Amino acid sequence: MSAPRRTGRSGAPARADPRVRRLLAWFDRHRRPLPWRLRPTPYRVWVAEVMLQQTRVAQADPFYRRFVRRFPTVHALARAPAPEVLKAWEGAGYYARARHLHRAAREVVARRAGALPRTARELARLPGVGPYIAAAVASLAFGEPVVALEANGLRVAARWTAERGDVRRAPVRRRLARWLADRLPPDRAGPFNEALMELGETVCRPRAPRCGACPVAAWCRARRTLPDPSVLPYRRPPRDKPRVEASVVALRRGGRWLVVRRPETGLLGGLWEFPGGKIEPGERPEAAARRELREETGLAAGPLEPRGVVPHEYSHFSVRLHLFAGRAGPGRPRTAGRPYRWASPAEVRRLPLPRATVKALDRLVRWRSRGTASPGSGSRRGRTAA
DNA sequence: GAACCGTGGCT
DNA sequence: TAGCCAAGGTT
Repeated sequence: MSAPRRTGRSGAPARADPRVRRLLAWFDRHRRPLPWRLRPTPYRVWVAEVMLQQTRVAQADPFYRRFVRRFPTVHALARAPAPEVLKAWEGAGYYARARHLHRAAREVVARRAGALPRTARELARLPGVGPYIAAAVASLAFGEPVVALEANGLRVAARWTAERGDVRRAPVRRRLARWLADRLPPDRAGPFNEALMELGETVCRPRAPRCGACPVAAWCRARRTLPDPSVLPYRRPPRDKPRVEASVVALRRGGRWLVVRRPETGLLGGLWEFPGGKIEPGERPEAAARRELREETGLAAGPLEPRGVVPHEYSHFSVRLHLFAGRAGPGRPRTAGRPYRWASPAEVRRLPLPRATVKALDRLVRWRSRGTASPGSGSRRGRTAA
């Protein structure tokens, strides 16, 4: 997001601005008791901001609670083994956040005795801490007078000023950040930033904004000049998501499944999954399953039984996983340096897993316990697709 | 600047 | 159903 912007450009006493007073008064009344607001420590604010990255409050909430219960302090987090941190992050997505947060916690403990930097400039040097999170932690936890601008504040400011530019473009963001910085009360930077987020999420929503409940509606340029303020902020339409067909194999040997760990970086970095991969053009799903199994593990399988199709959405593509079950042929897996395990169902679930693998696992277990697939998505589709 | 990087609720 | 959207950062 935009760089933190310090207040005081205009030199005017921003606190006297009636619009800002109304905004802060509104926030005082409507501030929700979110978990990271109850006992705010710099560490907890930091974890919350990382958790909330590209994630709605309602969705991050349970993950946040679990994470800080498991790792209550920066010291606890720094001590933890990386796989445990990743497991605690499972399901939250964007797994590089967990890796960066862990690394940053270790830096803070090793080099600063566990004390977080107090300024946005210094905070931004930590892994996974960019302009927004740096400004948010600096203002919320330490009171530094900087604007922390994210999607909510961007939307509020774009409507307030009737900004026509694409808010994803840097010059537009800089313009809005500057406009806000000129109104930021130096002694209430944290509440000011949080008020913008709260207003953006609960009132100045992307669709169906509740302008009647807005404390600054009287000054809103979009409300005054547009038939429908919700057309702002303007965004260029996103690109199409590629659709991918893939095959995965739940390979059994002696009551255990073969799982392999993904590389540390990149998509789903460090998570465990069944062997598999993309289906080539014109290739049958079962043939792809055998090929991927051979390429990734060097193993062959007996008959592969279709276990249905698991659809899943990633940030930049969609995938349909054609799931197969089979028994491993002889020999030891050769996974080209990727760690692998023969794991019981219970052991698999203790590993950090992508959501799609959890879905696949659920389907396999249902199949084994009931001998049938779930309605409408069982083996027939897998077979007809083949 | 632009591509990459998850997940799930809502419409 | 299919698209929109989110307390962004890294490369």
